[in-house]
Amino acid sequence: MVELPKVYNPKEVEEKIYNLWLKSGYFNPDKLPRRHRKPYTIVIPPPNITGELHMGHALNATVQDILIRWRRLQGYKTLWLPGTDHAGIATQNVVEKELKKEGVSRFDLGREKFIERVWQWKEKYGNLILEQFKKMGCSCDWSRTRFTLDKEYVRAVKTAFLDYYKKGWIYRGKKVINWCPRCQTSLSDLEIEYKEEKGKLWYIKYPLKPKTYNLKPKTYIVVATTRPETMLGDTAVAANPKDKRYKNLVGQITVLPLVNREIPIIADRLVDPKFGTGAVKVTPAHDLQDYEISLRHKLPIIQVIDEKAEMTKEAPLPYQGLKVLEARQKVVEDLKNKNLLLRVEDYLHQIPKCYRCATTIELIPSEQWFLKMAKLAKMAEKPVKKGEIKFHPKSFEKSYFDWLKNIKDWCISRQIWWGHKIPIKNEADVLDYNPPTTRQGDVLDTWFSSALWPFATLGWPKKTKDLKRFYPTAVLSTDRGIINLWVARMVFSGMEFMKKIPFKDVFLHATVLTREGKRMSKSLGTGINPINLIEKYGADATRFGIAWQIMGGQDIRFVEDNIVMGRKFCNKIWNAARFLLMQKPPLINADSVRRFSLIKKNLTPADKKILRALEKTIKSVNGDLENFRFGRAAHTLYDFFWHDFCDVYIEKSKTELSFMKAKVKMRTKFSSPKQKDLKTKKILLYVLLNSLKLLHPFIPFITEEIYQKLPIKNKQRCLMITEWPK
RNA sequence: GGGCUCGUAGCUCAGCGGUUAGAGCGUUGCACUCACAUUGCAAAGGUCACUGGUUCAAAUCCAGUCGAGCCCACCA
Repeated sequence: MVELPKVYNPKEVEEKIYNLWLKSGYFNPDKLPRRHRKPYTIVIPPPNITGELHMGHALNATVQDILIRWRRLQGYKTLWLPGTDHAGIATQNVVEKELKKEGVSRFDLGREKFIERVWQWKEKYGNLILEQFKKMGCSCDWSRTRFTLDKEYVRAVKTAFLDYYKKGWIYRGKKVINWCPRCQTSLSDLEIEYKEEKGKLWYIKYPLKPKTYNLKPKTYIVVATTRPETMLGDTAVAANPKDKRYKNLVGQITVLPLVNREIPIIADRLVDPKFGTGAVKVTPAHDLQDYEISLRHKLPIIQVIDEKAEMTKEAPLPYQGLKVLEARQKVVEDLKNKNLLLRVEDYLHQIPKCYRCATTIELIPSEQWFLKMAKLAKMAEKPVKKGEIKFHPKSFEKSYFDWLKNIKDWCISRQIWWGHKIPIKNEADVLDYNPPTTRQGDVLDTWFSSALWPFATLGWPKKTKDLKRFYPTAVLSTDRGIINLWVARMVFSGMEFMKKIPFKDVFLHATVLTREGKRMSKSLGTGINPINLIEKYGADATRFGIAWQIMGGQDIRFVEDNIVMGRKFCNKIWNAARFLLMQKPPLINADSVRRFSLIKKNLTPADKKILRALEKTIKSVNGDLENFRFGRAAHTLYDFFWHDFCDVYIEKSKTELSFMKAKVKMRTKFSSPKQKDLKTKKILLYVLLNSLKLLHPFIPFITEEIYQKLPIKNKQRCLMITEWPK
């Protein structure tokens, strides 16, 4: 008979059990027993290969593994497809940082050598990430692991691009776009984060050009701006057509100070009369609204800021080559000297920053590739509106719709080196696709490729068996921060290329914050590596502690206390099993254990009570899991197991079991104490076994380890594929 | 500027119209004999942010105030 150690030691169990699972092959849906028919798929949100996983990933991995293990037990043909994302700009940046320590830039290295370095990085961190998932107990099908830049994926991206292109939805054009001067690339609107900064609002006098020789020398129109340096590129001054103050001035000409360019005063509805003086300077090259105005009024576009955020040759000589902030200072000084600066106010405004390196974004005109969004936005909207795709919590659907409603065309080209090369050189010819190491020219926005994830990972554009069986996927579990960046784009990509939704449910999990409510980040030193927790408490304890805290809020302030609870709970389970095994229960047929029920005769009130409590727990846990209430399910299981089972039933059973018979009063309705003893042991085993099943999705290692030791005839190879209690 | 979420025990969070408001962790006291001291038993600890309203009844619904966070937005 098996004897368990007094204290559960995860270190002795986890690796062994994980190997047992791997050897069984059951992570792979093709190798599941015949009972598992109906497919249930989750594709993992592929982590960026920028570094190791953090608590947010740990939470999401826990959520997905709970769902997958639960469905597998229910008899689904479960596929959890793992993988990683090349994460264009983000990964390029971390490798550049690494190079910087060696005193080299990516330009010193050259494109080819640099890409080689990134692949080395990918080898290291890509594998590290997958190892972390394994340590957490994730039951992914590793034979189907994908990377957003692997060979087949390259083909998928190319196919998608050409599909759009042939439809005329992809076009090349020069527009004012977001430009990161540090990353040296364009960015989409979603890749910008606004940060509040204290600035100034400068009121500048623009002298009017006299209409006739009746000079009125001191006549000016005053404009307000937060960016005086851009005035060097002004090609008009504008006021709202309804603004009476400027009625007489519209149509006149001003002479742009410092430049001496004659520019018109125009009327445009985009101008807000309430802001500043009601008259604005129009800089079409460096402001989106001004760009729009310029198109309407056919104004020239003069680019005075270049890709390095320095003043161009279009600016007057004294400013050329100055950095934006230097130019700003000089412009202000020069205006002051010419007595053209009316006044200065403090002004709090939102500065656009690069979401990957926090450098201030410049708006500059640039030749880029765009994807038309009008039809795609509608395609993304429809299935959510119709309820075919459900968001949990539902409130997030609003921000999804809002974004789709006033969407602009998506700038999909990036001027970085790490990514999918744009498969067309110009609008005229379609080029063959080169392998990533020898590419030239622009690459695609990394989100263009991740948008294809739910079907590209299953073999698309080939019509594979996997694609037929496992698409659409069941649930997408992800962070609310990428609803538009990723989720929306997967939806329209799925509709466009598969004609089917990519997933039915979108579970937006909470964001994991530090105890103080700060964002977990490596650079701030606030990050927690889940591996450290696993080392300290075990994977099950870590998972249970995390699940315990998933209560539906937007944020979770992570506290280790819950992991401590998880460890204690695991120990409790361990010892309950230990107790049972110490009673030397007879070998019991698995079927008879499975079918134990209230119908059975000779049950004591305590027996009935625990069996009823178990039934209630099963129902409640099922309901919770159906509705993504992981924390509640964890609490229910905890209460049932610790209190109903251990505190009450096991304690009571001690007076029933024969080893205690000296203290027990015989009850006449049993023919013998031995029979009573057997019945109690059966119930203990029955409740324990079902508890193990219910707990398995949350704490797979310990439950599997105990299952392996239980005295059951006709035992399955793994608890993982036994039947979920109904 | 628009939208969303949240302010409940020392800490992290449940409860979301109806008996003395709960859990985990922490704290205090007692108890190691036969599953477990990663345990058991007992206890302390809360004007449920504030103000007003609806109701027989409000932590729970409504309005407003204050505080925290997130998302969206071309106001120079």
